[in-house]
Amino acid sequence: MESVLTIGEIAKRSGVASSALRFYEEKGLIASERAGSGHRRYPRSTLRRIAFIVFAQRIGLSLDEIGEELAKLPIRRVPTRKDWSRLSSKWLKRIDEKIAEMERLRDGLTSCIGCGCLSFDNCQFANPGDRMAKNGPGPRFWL
Amino acid sequence: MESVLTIGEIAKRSGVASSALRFYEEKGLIASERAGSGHRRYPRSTLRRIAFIVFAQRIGLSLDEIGEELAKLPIRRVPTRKDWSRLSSKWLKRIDEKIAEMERLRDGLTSCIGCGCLSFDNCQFANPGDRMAKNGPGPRFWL
DNA sequence: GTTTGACTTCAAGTTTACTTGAACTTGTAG
DNA sequence: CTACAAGTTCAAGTAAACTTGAAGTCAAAC
Repeated sequence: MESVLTIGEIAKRSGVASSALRFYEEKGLIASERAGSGHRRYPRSTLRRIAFIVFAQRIGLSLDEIGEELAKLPIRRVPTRKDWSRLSSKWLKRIDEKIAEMERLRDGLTSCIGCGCLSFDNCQFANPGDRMAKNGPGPRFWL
Repeated sequence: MESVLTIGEIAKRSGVASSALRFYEEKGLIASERAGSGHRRYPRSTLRRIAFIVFAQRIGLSLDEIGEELAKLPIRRVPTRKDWSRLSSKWLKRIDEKIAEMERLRDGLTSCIGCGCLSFDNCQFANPGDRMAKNGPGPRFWL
């Protein structure tokens, strides 16, 4: 196992298809050197970059957002643990928001929909105080 | 306020654009009668149907899946609270799965990425026992 | 030395969930 | 009666995230 990897090796190890890797490269999310043949050669650190991309996608970031995040990593050297963990703090917040949203949805499902008040008109859960007036009407208030 | 609503009224009350409502109708998710003029007229119960659509989207169902779910509602009569709650049990499971996934991601972010082991090769968190061999390599194991 | 598999580029296609635009009709207020 | 808002259909456009196909090159095994 060499210290640089081909696109096929990266694909196999990361679980991300070669076509997707080329796409990410086109978008500037990852980078490669080229062998004399023109074939891509990736440094091992690319694997972690890809792990972060996959990870960030799962928590709901778009590739564009991920690109902005990755742009904060140092270019000149291989990122350290500290570089990575700086990025991840923002993501923790995002995860917690997602969890909170799902919990809100669960509450709505059991107490609001379950109780049959989903007609919006007179639902205490849907419209406590004046949430609806602030956010506009309709089911969007859960979000 | 009549017992049937125009598309504009439904749009305003549900927070879903008229164009989206026509799209949903085309997909068979909602239905309308027509006034003599050809304009759509929706029964009030459509509002709840739309609330369910919006809700289900948030927990990750595609419109196709939502269509399948809604197809389980009775056609001949306005669905009761019980009809709705039958549907929602499946969704509770989905929500719990989502929450569980997010918690897994959070753990990964703090213990695995935070500790710097995201290179997959020798991460105890990423690969306890033989999870990786079973699910294939790469960051996908979180999912 | 030839076959096979992995790689290259580039353009075009796919899916989901809508939105937008054009061209036209209906309903309502003054 | 005349605006003007709101409705109609149908085709085409949009955005994200890739995938697929064509046409060709490169590397490793036999």
